[in-house]
Amino acid sequence: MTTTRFAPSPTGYLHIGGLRTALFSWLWARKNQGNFLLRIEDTDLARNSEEALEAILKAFEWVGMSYDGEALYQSKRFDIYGKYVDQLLAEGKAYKCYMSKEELTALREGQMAKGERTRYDGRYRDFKGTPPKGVEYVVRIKAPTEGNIVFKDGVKGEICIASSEVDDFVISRAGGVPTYNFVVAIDDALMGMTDVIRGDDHLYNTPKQIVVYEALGFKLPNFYHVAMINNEQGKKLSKRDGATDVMEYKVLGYLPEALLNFLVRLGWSHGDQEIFSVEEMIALFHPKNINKSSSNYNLDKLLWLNAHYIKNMPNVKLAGLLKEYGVHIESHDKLELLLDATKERGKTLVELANQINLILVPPSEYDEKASKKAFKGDANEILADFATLLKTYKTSLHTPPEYHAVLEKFVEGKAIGFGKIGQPLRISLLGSMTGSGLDEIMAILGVNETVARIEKAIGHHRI
RNA sequence: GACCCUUUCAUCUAGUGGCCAAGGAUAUUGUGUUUUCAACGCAAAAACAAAGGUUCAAAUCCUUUAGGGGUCGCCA
Repeated sequence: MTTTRFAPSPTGYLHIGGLRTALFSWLWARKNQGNFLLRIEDTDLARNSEEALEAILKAFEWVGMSYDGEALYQSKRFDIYGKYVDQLLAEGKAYKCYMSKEELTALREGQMAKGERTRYDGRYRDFKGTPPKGVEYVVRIKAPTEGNIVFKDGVKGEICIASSEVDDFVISRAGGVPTYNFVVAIDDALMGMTDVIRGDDHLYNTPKQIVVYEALGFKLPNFYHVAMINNEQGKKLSKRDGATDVMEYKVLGYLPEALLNFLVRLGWSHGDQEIFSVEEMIALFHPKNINKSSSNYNLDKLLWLNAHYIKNMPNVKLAGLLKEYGVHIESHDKLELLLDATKERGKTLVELANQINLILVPPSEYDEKASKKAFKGDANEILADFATLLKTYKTSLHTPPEYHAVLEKFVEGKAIGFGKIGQPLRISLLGSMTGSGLDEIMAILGVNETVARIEKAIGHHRI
């Protein structure tokens, strides 16, 4: 059975890089009817925060990714890790190291000065003497001293790292709290992980974890290291260019289906296909199609996808979502018309909300430049005549085509061009020169409101 | 600095030695439709990082260089 996991440390919010690796893991598990587990990596007791964890869980909920079973907290499993430390100590596969922090710093500085990769020198590996006083020991694991550590990465291929690059790293801190690389290996093994999909910032942790797997006799999972997401310029992603809290995308008016579609195509592909529903992603995803190279964050594509999903969303559902953006149109009798007239004009729910408000809220001011252009000559008279004509219909006009017919008849009767009435009418109704179709706007507003806005605009432009 | 990974249009990508004088998508530009804006349709422009090799044949394999990323914690 395929088992994957997402293992965040609750030290900050979830950003899109984390969400993407979570998505890949989740898709792979769901595709294989396996398990997707959540594990909270909170062994650094000082840096954990409750809010960060809640934010992560909320983000998962928003995008609709569900994990199986209960979330597992590493901080509650210290006794388990402790037993393994004891076991390795007893078997001679790990040892106590009494090196002080000062000595360690000095060692590193020396190595750095020589241009080497810093590493512990193994001075307590075979120590048999009397431990120095006043130093609390840490436990280090014995890493191989010769040869290479080789493993197969499902994304990058075979990775070969010289054992000399992997030192006897700490598995248990002074005071007995175990360290990351140790507990990750144990938990992944104990949780039955078959496939570990994670960011390639973990690539160098993998040989260390393999040392643990082998010392403990655990079976290795398949590793997949996914390259990072960079910003548009190919540099490290920062808050300014997209590395914000995933929930911030909700505030900005993005749909979770658009965000997931965007992320799944960042580093993964299925031929030329661009649009993927979640069901399709699950059906088509395979880690063998994950890209080796890093990809750059590109807001334009996300906006395009978001617009796509807005356009194709049923109006009733859209109306429900819009409540969170201050637009309450669920009981509006022209709901369908209103959204049909606006949803192609908003790339985000925020923009869509603005488009809707542009129609629903009477203009409080008129675009000055456009007014000047549209209201010269006899625009006021034409508008007044049109309002008079509209009033004669009172309750018999409902649909856009009906309004269109009236408008057409009016233009013909007056023998004027469409622009003569169209421009001032649009400014009267919306206050601006851009927006939805006039027929639709009038049908949404109804005769009374349309006439009221026209008359108000005439009054305003009389000077 | 050392070690590891990586490099196809501005961006996401297809591509696994001949089907590639490199395909799709976004963005851009032009154009059509239109009562404006948008949406949509059509079209254009746009890339194999560089140099050497291997081969009858290289975007694809090898080497070097250059760019980008990652890692070098008693953080995760």
